[in-house]
Amino acid sequence: MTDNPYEASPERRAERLAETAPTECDVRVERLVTELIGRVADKWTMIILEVLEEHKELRFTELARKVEGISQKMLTQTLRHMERDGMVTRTIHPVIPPRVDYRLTPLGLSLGAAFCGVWIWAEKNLTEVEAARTAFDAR
Amino acid sequence: MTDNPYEASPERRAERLAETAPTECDVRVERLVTELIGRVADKWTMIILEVLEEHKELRFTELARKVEGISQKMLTQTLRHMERDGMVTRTIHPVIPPRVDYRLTPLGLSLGAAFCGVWIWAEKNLTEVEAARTAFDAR
DNA sequence: ATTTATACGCACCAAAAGGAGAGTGACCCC
DNA sequence: GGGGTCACTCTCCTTTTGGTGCGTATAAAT
Repeated sequence: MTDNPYEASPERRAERLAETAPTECDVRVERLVTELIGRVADKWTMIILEVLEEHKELRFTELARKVEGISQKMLTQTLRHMERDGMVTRTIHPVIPPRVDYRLTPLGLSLGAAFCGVWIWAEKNLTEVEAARTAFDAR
Repeated sequence: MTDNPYEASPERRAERLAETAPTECDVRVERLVTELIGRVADKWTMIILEVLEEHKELRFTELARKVEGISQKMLTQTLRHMERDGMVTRTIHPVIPPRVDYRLTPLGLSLGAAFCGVWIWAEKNLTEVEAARTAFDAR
């Protein structure tokens, strides 16, 4: 149970690898991981990931419709970031009017899988969180 | 493989439950889940979760030191949100100078576990993401 | 008497995120 | 020749986020 990776913090995991106190290198890696998570774990990225998981390939306006609530600007921006990070491929068809298709890379798919735990958690614990909130607010 | 919950989107999961097209209720739940994730999946929450997983119980300044980079304001704010959502308990010892202990609830622990997949993903795919970035920037 | 320590709350300000809407280029349809 | 389509980009504006520093209560230590 102590060896279940799902119950270990990154420090713990790093320690198991190094079997020493955290070195300078560990700290650097951890900082990078934290930064990566900060970039990757935003609302729109998660939702776009989900939508693209469901429909293998979508063009810009299709995505805009499916994501619901996202502005054009945010959609473009998020897709660019995802492309830069290697999560999606962007294929431009040189036709008129323009046509651009987005689809997940294997890396993007794997991130979607990693986030799935969080979605499931949210679904499962939604009512508990709401109960905690009303209890908290009742004071 | 198709039945692996880690590879299904929330729509898919909802569909399996309902066996129909998404109803009004499904949409409402999904919206709530999305909102919950938006609140819960921010940088500081994730990091505080990790730190509190490692050290069972910490007081305010201990947390401030361990989290590194967080401002007092953000620490207070994030902890309050986490408390409201039922992730942490806040026990005030009426002594002087004041002493307040924070520890994770079972709910908080379970969220930590849910996020662990993302941490592991980030650790594992860090170099691939960096490679994708430099490749992208090289144009 | 002054300093120190703790866990904040509050007020002010700077920076960043994000929305709305207009513009663009190239072609097809009427 | 005017309008429509698509995938944007650009500009302006508002909202949100987050940092800094000050204030506070209280007792022990110096």
